[in-house]
Amino acid sequence: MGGTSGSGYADKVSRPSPAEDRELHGQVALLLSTRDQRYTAQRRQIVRALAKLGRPATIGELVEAATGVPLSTAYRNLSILGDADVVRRVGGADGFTRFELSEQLSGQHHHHVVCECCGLVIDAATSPTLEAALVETARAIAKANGFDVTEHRLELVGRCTSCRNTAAS
Amino acid sequence: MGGTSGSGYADKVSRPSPAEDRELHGQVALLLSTRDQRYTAQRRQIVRALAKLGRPATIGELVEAATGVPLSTAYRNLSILGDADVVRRVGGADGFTRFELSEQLSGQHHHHVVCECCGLVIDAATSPTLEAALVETARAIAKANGFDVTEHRLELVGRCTSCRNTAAS
DNA sequence: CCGCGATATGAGAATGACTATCACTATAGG
DNA sequence: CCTATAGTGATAGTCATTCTCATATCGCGG
Repeated sequence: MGGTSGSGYADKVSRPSPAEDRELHGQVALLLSTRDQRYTAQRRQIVRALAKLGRPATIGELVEAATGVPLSTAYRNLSILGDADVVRRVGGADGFTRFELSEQLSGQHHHHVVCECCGLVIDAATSPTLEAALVETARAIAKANGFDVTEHRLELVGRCTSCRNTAAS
Repeated sequence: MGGTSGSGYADKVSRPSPAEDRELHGQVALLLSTRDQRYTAQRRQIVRALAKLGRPATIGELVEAATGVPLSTAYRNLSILGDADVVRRVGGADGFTRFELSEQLSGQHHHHVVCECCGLVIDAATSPTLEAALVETARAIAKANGFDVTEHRLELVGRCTSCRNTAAS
């Protein structure tokens, strides 16, 4: 396991170590070169920001974390990085698109926990039991509806600690 | 078979019978009156359209199905119906918000199958096994991250029949 | 080291889904 | 029937996201 959190089950997905970080940029460069794209300073900044945040981030969070990358460049590069399977778009609970590193780069299949109050999204690992049930369901759905199901996304919706404390609402 | 599809497992959620349809409008009227809202002709049109389509629908689909309801009215009423727990917003795979009747009205807890190609979203029932695993996961997540998880949303992503046939892509 | 063609950048304009505004209309209920 | 209250709908505004294009930078052959 990557950052080896130890507890393993349904825990917050861990942050990359420095060594993994170096490895990460190599992989990104490879993925980009496959599509005749350069790994420029701005793109590196964005990837670094994504890795540092360790959770699906909004454009606002990204341009803040990636110093000196303007909005238009961030959007364009996020789109390119998405085409190269470096980045995945995550539909937020609020109306904000969020971005995270693809699972082949972050290294772990995971799902999301969403705060319905502030829109915060964090990663969460799954259990083998859940995954087995999901795969089984996907197969049944595909059979029943003629869909070719290739992927599943799970969102646990609730309220984060700070929102629960701040507003009673 | 009225609302009960028989096959039961991971099957397409069934359409309401005429009797259930009458019942539906009664429930909507009740939910609205609780919040001092009227069940007007336009709102009835929208609810009818949602029930008829039987899957998460975009604004475009709704104004087309609900004859004579202009865009602004549709948006406003969808928002009001949302506050009254009559409709639920569903974040589409493409950038389009979709709307469906709430589970207490459509009568069945279900998940969604999304076509990554054309954006079509259809309902799909779950299995007890999956639900048990989901609840278990939610509990673990809540414990690990301090989140108060109250709901889960599952999306199976793939390709619908017509998209698979039309474009090879 | 120089230059050239291709690619990336970034500031600002354009797009488009969604929301707010507001004069007008319809409804409830005394 | 009259008045208060709520709903309607055309239009204007908002704002995230995308497009445009002149400029800057990169890779690479000479």
